[in-house]
Amino acid sequence: MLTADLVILTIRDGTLCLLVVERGNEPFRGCLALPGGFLRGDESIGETAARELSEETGVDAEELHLQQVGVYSAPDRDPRSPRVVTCAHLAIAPGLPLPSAGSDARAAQWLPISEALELRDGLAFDHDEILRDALELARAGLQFSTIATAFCSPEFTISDLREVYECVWDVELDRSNFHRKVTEAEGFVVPTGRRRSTVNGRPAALYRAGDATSLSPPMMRPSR
Amino acid sequence: MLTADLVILTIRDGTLCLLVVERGNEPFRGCLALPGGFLRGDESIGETAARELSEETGVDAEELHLQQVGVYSAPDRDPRSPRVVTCAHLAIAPGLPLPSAGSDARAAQWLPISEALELRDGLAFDHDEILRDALELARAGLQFSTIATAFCSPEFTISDLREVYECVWDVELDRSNFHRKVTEAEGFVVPTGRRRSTVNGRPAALYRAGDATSLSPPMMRPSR
DNA sequence: ACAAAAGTGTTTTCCCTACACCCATGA
DNA sequence: TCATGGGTGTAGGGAAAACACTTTTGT
Repeated sequence: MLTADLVILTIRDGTLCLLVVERGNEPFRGCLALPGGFLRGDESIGETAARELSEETGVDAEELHLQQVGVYSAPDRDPRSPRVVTCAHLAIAPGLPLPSAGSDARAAQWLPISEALELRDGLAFDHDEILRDALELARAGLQFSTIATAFCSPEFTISDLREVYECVWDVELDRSNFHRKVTEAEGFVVPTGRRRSTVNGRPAALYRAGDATSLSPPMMRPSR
Repeated sequence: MLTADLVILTIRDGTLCLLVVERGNEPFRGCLALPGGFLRGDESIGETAARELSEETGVDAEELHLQQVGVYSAPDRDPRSPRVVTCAHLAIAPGLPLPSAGSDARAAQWLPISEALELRDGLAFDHDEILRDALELARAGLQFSTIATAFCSPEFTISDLREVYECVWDVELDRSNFHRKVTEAEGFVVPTGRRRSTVNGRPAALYRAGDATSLSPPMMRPSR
């Protein structure tokens, strides 16, 4: 029995949030859990994850970042059966609307990461461990890859991108130096020529994600 | 059906080598493949990998570095059945003796990486892809983690460690600067106080691996 | 004109590289 | 004492941090 579980992250109102669903069945009925589903006979595990992602968020997985976190296979991780193995995936999405507690009757909601990590009873199964591992992966990924753009809409400003780094790393970055690094890194962002007006201040230039997947030189996370 | 396949790397005579076995059964009979085996009911996939590793190399997996590479689950990856999913692992070992073509009658051998990547017919199944991914992981890992010490014996010299980086990255590094970086990085290596005499030259101080698992500042791989 | 946010320049600091040099040993 | 590899010192270049400054908008 192989399942794909999803750690779906997004940024809402300057806060890093996780998509959780409330379980309708035993075990862990009423408990919060990561969305997920079973591998079908004709698909790869990546396709399973992509399918679940689009079912949960309504977003086509083509555009989003989706990556394996790891396999979780402790024999007692699922009380029903010793052999439910899950392959956890990390999905990064731009700000999405509150998911409708949809057809499958599962209440889905965005939960700030800080709350998700401090739930009284934790998440169902070993999902706490999965979440911690996925978060670590996302944080490290920002340094060496261009996945940060996956948190942004197709068109974004440099400040949008900086907000991603600041939310995920929980740090503050220097505006000027960030701007320089990002615009000078080859293939990270490409200017679209358009601008976005804000309530006050000079309108910011809009960019879209570039071709590069790895970021060099890396954007090092401040040591403390 | 879940299996664990192993990319076991070691350094022999200054060359990065891979442990391969010759398949005794169809499919891919006579073809070279990565060692691996099936998940048992009472173990996690990590335990499966550790068990296979010690069966193949005779080394207890406690000491070695073992890490998941990813899940390979394309429906057609195994001609026998659409549902043989494998979780590939990367194992890093200090120089080991030539494995004896042992009890299970499979001829095992160390193959230089350069040859493994250029086999006329490739490795069995999707093991070429797995090897490339695992290699990439190892190369990247050297930059940000302390896994390089896993290639070395319990006690090693700084030159031993430098050889690891040079073999895996296929570059030459400056002796002095490498020495400084490694000895100054907190928790990477600890001096044992002992020394190793060589045929000529000053004896080198011996070190053992430190507590740290992540390496900061990172050891950046030269761009070219 | 002013506030606010975007974006640019400039200085300072720090790290990495390159390479010269000293150290300890065997022959 | 010479050859060989281990290990340390140091000057110079380049990148990043810190921060002052200019630009462009809405009100």
